[in-house]
Amino acid sequence: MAYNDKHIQIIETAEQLFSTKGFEATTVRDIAEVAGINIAMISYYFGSKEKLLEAVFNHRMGHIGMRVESLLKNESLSPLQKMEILIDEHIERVIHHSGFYKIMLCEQVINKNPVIIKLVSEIKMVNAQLINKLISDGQKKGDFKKDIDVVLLMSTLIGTVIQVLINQPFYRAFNDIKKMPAKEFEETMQIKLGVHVKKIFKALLTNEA
Amino acid sequence: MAYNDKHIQIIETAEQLFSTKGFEATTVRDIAEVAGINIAMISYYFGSKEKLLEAVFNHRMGHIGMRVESLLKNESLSPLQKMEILIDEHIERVIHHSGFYKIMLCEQVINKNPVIIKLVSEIKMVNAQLINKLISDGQKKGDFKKDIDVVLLMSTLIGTVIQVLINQPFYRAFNDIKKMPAKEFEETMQIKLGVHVKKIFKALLTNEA
DNA sequence: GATAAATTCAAACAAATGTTTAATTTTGCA
DNA sequence: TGCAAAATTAAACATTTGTTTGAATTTATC
Repeated sequence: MAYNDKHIQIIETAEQLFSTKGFEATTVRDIAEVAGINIAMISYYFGSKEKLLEAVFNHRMGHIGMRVESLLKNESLSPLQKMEILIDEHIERVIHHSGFYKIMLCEQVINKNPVIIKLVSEIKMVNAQLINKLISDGQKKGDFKKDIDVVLLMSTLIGTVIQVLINQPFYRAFNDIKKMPAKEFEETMQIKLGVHVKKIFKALLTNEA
Repeated sequence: MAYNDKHIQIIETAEQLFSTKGFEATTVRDIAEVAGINIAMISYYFGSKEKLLEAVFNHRMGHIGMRVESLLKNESLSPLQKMEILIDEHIERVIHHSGFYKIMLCEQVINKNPVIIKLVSEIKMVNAQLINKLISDGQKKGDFKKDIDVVLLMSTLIGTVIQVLINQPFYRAFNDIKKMPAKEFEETMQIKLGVHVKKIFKALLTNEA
């Protein structure tokens, strides 16, 4: 299904509210009010509140698949460099679409909506297989260790990044930088997080010290 | 507040339902039915559904604080060994109380209930400070590197573990072990996860290869 | 500019929600 | 045993929920 401007306006309003209040706690009246539309428009455009949630996923899912395929073919980059690009791109995406990633996290925990479960499972499986391919390449070249668990690796990447996102207020409190502007904090965090995860991946994947 | 057997029965029923359906999607009638009690008992015992959620947190919070203090004093263990014990204990706790950790994750995302926010923030801050102390000890002994970001470190531990928990069906699908009994899977996963995270921590903390 | 389709709206809908009530039963203690 | 406190119950409570309705308005097409 293709979404027009009106669809997208409602979808992105819903995304914002779902991510801050939770899906169940967000009412169609909330969405209608913030989006400046009539309540009936949600059923009219999407059929139901549940389907609107699915529309949020359909809308964002195109962006969140790791663009591994084109990377894999690139022969001027080493497997580790490719992995580092994947890490940076993932961090970039999560920071840029933090609301959506929060919704996705909660939906995975609840694990109720079959449409969403299917969407998320499929994209994870595709990503895992492509990353697996990348690891195989690295192993054949002798760059990477043997016996690497892709799912554990992905769990560390995804888990660390989303956890840092959630821990943002705590991070500021602990490091006594409560007043740092959001923009500055975000940029600093993006770099630090990138260095951190890449250090982990290098240690887990390569034979170097 | 001290909870009697009846309290705990309701609390643990609520915990199970909140973790599988989500807080908002769980009705007091659901809880009453599963717990085998009258709906009115929830208000009678806890005051409200919201307060029941807080009771779930009060009930479990005692268990989830990392027992760092006694460890810190132990002089027969190296800082790295202490850290590894913390990791194993955390994994053990999350697996044993997976329902609660799922609720906590979603509540942190929503970030609405002030009582819960305060509880979680405090325990995080205490844990972070104690781990910070442990890292300082390791640095003074020359075992650990300088410039270690405690919050990033904790985010990787907590994030990886909860993500593995959430990824359980995906892990089974990807590794083609859908039929492995839950118990066996859990034990295997606990060991693999422990090795994985400890490998990460060793790489991030120590100077060794 | 006429007409049909698409959109928007206020209102109404039934169902479900958390909570309270007031009566009844059970419990604990003298 | 008697009796007050605590616990339990079914029923009722007012709100809020997602969705639908049917009329009004706008848009698009000829």
